[in-house]
Formats: sequence, C-alpha cells, structure tokens
Amino acid sequence: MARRYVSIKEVAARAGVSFQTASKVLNGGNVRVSAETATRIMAVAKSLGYRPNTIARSLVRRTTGTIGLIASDATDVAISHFSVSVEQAARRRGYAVLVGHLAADGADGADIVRMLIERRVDGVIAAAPQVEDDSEVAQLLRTYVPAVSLHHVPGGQVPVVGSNQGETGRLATEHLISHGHRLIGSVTGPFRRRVVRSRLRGYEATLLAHDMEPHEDLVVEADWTPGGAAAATRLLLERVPETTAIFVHNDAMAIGVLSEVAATGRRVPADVAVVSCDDMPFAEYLTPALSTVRVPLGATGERAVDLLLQSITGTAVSAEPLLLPVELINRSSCGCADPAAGGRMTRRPHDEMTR
Amino acid sequence: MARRYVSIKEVAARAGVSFQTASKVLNGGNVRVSAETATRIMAVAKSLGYRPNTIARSLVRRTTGTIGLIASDATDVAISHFSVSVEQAARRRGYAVLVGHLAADGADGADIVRMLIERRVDGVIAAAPQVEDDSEVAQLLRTYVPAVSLHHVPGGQVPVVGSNQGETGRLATEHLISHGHRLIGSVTGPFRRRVVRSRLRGYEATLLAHDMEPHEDLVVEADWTPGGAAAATRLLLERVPETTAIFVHNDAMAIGVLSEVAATGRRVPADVAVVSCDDMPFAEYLTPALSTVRVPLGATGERAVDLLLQSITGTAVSAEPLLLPVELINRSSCGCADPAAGGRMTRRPHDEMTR
DNA sequence: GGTTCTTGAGCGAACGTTCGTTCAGACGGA
DNA sequence: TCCGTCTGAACGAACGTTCGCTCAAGAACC
Repeated sequence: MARRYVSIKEVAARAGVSFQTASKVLNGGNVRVSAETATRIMAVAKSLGYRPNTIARSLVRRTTGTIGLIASDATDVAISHFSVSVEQAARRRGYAVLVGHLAADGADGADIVRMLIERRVDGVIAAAPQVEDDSEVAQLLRTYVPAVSLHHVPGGQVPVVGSNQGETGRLATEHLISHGHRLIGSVTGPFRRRVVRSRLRGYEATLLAHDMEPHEDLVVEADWTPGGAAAATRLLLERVPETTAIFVHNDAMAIGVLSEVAATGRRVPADVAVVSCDDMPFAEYLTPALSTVRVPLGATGERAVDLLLQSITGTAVSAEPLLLPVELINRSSCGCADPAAGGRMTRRPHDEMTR
Repeated sequence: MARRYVSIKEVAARAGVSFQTASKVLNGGNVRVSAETATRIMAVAKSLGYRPNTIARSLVRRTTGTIGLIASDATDVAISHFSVSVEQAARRRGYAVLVGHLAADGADGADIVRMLIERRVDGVIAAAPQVEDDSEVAQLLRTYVPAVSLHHVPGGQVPVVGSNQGETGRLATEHLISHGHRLIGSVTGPFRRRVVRSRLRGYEATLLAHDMEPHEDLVVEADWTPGGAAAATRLLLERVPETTAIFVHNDAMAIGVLSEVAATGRRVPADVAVVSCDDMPFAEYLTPALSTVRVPLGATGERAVDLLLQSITGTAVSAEPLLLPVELINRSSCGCADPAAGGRMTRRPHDEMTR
C-alpha cells in the first residue's frame, strides 16, 4: 500500500514533451500530435503506471463524473437491489456512485446532502420514501443538482421513475378474486406513502369493479418489515376472522404474514391465500412459494440512471412519472399450484436472474 | 436545479478580506483572526450559501476524505447490511463512500479498481469473497491504498475483520448434538471460501469431540442462494435419508432448505432440525422461526471503518484477523421451542415505524 | 525612546489537470 | 525570394482551495 501516484508532468518529462501535450494524447483525441510522439507518450504512461487524477480534472472541467445515491437504510431488500443496479448502470456509463444511507427517521438527511453537495456530484438519484416528506433531501433534489427519484418529491418538478402501482394492486386483487375470494384483506406499507395509496386504490377499484365493498377493517397498516406485518396480520385476523385472502405490500412483510397466519392455526393457501409485491429471489422458496407481483427493480435502476444522465447533459426530462410494467408471478400461496404437488409452480430458470 | 456554487473568493470579496483569510475562518481554526471579522465572514458565507469545494480542497491536501467500498453484487443480504453500516460509520467520521458492486464472476473488478484509483480514494474496504481469488481487486488492496477486507486476501498483508467462523460452526453443531442428533448434515457456501472451510472445521471438530465421524456425504456445497440450497438439500436427503439435522451456512439458504425439507414430506424441526448463520431480520419470522448463529454485521462494519481509518492515519494495524464474537439465537427450527406454542421464541422488540 | 513581541491580515505558491492560444519551422506556390 | 498555409508542439491561464511566510501596527518591556 501507500503507493505514490505519478503525475502527467512526470510522464511528459520522461517522454520529452510538455505536459499539456501529454494531456492531449492521454485524453484520447489525437489532435495535432504526431503518431510517434503519441505512442511514445502512451508507452511511458503505461510503464510508469500513470493514473489520471480525476480530482484535478474535475476542478477544471467543473463536473465530477460522480452521482449521488440516497438510499433509505436498506433494511428493505428491494431498495438494496435497486441500488446495485443503479451503481452498475452508472459505472457502465463512466460514472461513479457516492452513496448515502438515510436513517429510517431521516435524521441524517442534512449530513448526506452536505456530503454530496460538497463533493459536487453531477446529479442525484433518490431511493428513499422519506423524500415524500419535505426535508433537506427533498430540497437538494429540487434545487441543487439534476435529480431523479423513485418516490414523489413535494414540489413536483423532480422526475420520477417507478412502476405502475395501481396496476400492481389491481393485478393482485383481481387474481385473488378469480380464486373466488370475497373477503380480501391487505397488509400495507405506511399509509402516508404514495406507493401504498396507489396500490390501495388499485385494490379498492378492483373490489368495486366486482361489486364488493372495500372495508377499512380489512386494511391494516404496517412498516415494510416482517415483524410489523406479523402484528398487522394478527390484528387483521382478529378484526375479520373470516378473511380468506391477504394482499401484502412487499415480500419481506409476506414472510411475517405467512408466519402469523400459521400461528393462528390457518393454512396458506387453503384457509388464507396470499399475494405479495416485489418478487425478491427468496420468494419462490418460501413455504408455500409466494405468488407476487414482480416489480422490475433492475430495469428501474437502469432507467433512473439514463434519465439522470439525460438531465445532466441538458436534455429536457419529463416530470411525468416513467412507469415500468409489472407482472403477476403465480406460485402457490395464492392457491394456484396443486397443493399435492408440493407447493412450487413457477420456478425461475436458475441463470435467468435478470440484473 | 442547476444552482451555481459560490466560491470562497466571492465570500471574501463581500466580506472585504482576502480569500485566504476567509479560508482560515471557514476551516474552523480561528487562528489569528479577530472575532469580528470571523463572524462577519461566517455571516456572509451563510447568506451566500457557501459550500466548500471538496474537489479543490482534495487537490491541495492530497487526500479526498473518501473511501471505496467493494461489495459483491449483494444478492447476499448480509453483505448489503454490512455495506450500510460501513457507509454510516464512515460518514459519522467525516468520510464519504464510493461504492462498486462486483459482478458474481468478478469480471468488472478492473473497472471498479480503476474508478476508485482515479478518484483517489484514501482507502478501500472489501466485502466480496472474490478477493480470495487473486485478481485486480486483490492487487489494489495490497498495493495501492490502505485497505481492510472481510475476506482473506492472498499475500496476507491486508488486515481482515470478521467473526469467529470456527466458533460459528461449533456453536451450531454443538447445539444440534445437544438435541440428540447424530446424523447432522451441512449445506454450505462454496468450498473454496475460507469462511466455509472454517465453519466446516468447527462442525467437524465438534462432531469428533462427541465421538461422531464426519462423513462427506453429509456435507453439500451450495452457492449462498435459496435456490442452490434447495438443490443441495435435495441431494443431501437423497444421499443420507436418515439425516435428522442440517447446519446451513446462511439465512438466505435456510429459506431454500426449509422449502426443500418440506417438499420431501419431512417436518422441521420434528423430522429435520435446522440451524443457520447470520440472523437476518426475517429469520425469526420464517416458519418455523429460524435458529441461527448471529453474526454481528453492523459491528463488523464499524470495526472495519475504524481499522481502515487507523491505517489511513498511519497507525500500524495488525494483520492478525480481528474476530468479533458470535452468538447462537435459539428459536424453533432447532427444536428448542415447544411446538405447541406455535413456533416462536425469541422475538425482537418491534422497531419504530418511520418508513 | 528604542527594541522586541504579539496580533491580525495579506500574499505567493502549489496541487494536477484542461483548454484555447501562440509560435516555430517546413512546405508550396507565385 | 517572399509570403501564406499547415503541422506539431509549447505555453499561459484557470479551476478553488490550503498552507506557510511576510508584514504592518500597536503593545509591552527595559
């Protein structure tokens, strides 16, 4: 360790040219340099192990080639999947990612913002529901740099990418209804979140479309965690013991729902059917295998990066949310699979995990 | 968006002092400046919304206040938990984190290394098993900057933090033996990984200590994923159908194990007991609740950062691995809980609901 | 009243680049 | 022979800081 970096001046000196000439060559554009000096410079640079100093470059170019990623604390598996795809997509396009994990209560938002601004990121991607509450982070996204968010930012001018949440609620509910369920409960994320409200709207609209009356006793708020979901499920089954199906707002909570349903002596899907959202890799291996609406997290990350880079390079970006399509994956927990078959239905081919 | 940053010169001009004086004041140390000019400068800086330009600062200071985090692709939930704690610990200490997610096959290692070097990170933390194979990444860790790794880096001089893996294997195995099991299988991570070999050594040593002969049919290699673990479990139960207990190498795989054991018509823990490693938040909500050896990921992240910063500031750091203690968490899957009680035993206090 | 200290502030240089302009020489055409 | 053009390379300035040195003026001392 502790290796000294060689500067472009040393390369130039050893090659017998001015450092500005070396700079031209090393930056690719062979403008106005003879082929032989160019190759000579390249050779010297290579032999000396020259590594361009992005810091100096950034100073004069006034862009850093770095974007910020504000992720919520990432107890949420889905967000960490999104983050990975953002980083990889950004790197493929020549950008580096500076990451900040927002505490659950958003208390360190100001710190993260300061860090990103002082490091002069070219843009920011936010994957933290907390931005919906007005805060330093929301302020940053609106005013300092180009930004793209997974969640709606108050004020409205920040482009949003995501998936069609209303459709998500509709798909899940429609499917449960097609299995003959009439008392369909829901274990949701926090009500104040837009995702949650959109999914709930899809759920309610679908009930109404089938002449079923939504009832508030059937909808219980939770906090995206298995523990919160277990508690919510207990409450739901106490309030409406006749419930025969539950629409859960993410796969992590589905684990808690499955657990609690079992704890009350009911069986999934025989007594209570379950459909969730996300389709995390573990979903198909839960017992029973989880039916869930697949949210294209990887693709969303890529689109977020594309949108941000467009916005950085000055292309106008529509503030209209960019919604990617979702897809219902039927496994066993909804009642689709033959119970005798042992539970699993759609199994993904092992290598086809698109990311 | 697109906000222009104000420089220290503008602040100085408005305050009627030289920019170097403003610099002194803004850097905290009130060295040799009268209280009144100091407060005047501060006031102007604040009113103008001055944000120090870390880029310029880094150029002259020759340190960036940024560390690199090389994480494997993070299909592994545990690694993403570790990453979060690293970032938060680093930020608390004034450092920012530039992250690179290594593809499973390590193919983009060179890209990540280039990104980190060119951005002149002050140090690197690696949380990617791939560093055990010699590669560009291993090379970076050894030669370019101070580094700390979660995994052993060939060559040996890179400090390692982690937990006591032998003890992990011992605790799990000992506990299963205490329940009376004699045919204890194991579904492991890839054999070529040190973690895996250490855990296996703990497992075998414990068997031997109880006069039981380890048998290779009982140990099946998997790939840390639920799917791989399900396949491995199928193989294990075909080879040794009398198996009554399984030691699994992480919680994600435990999901697959639970699934496959059920698929063969066996019950957990009645027919086959299961103990795993990690203790991810979902573990206690699996059905049955998972008994698992808790690996202190959060603490490990903090220690990694501390060690790295020591190494950056020149304090000698021992190459001896720093091992944090692990702890067995007994729930139901090992057979500890009264089955009639519905399965759950240790339940963590419910976290606040702020997301 | 002269010398030394102390305090407050200014100033030059440097960090490693990029970018646009300038310059020296070779070559060609009239 | 002279001028214009073109090519290859050098050069100056700037990006926004930090850091150490210098310096003026007043205070303190003998």
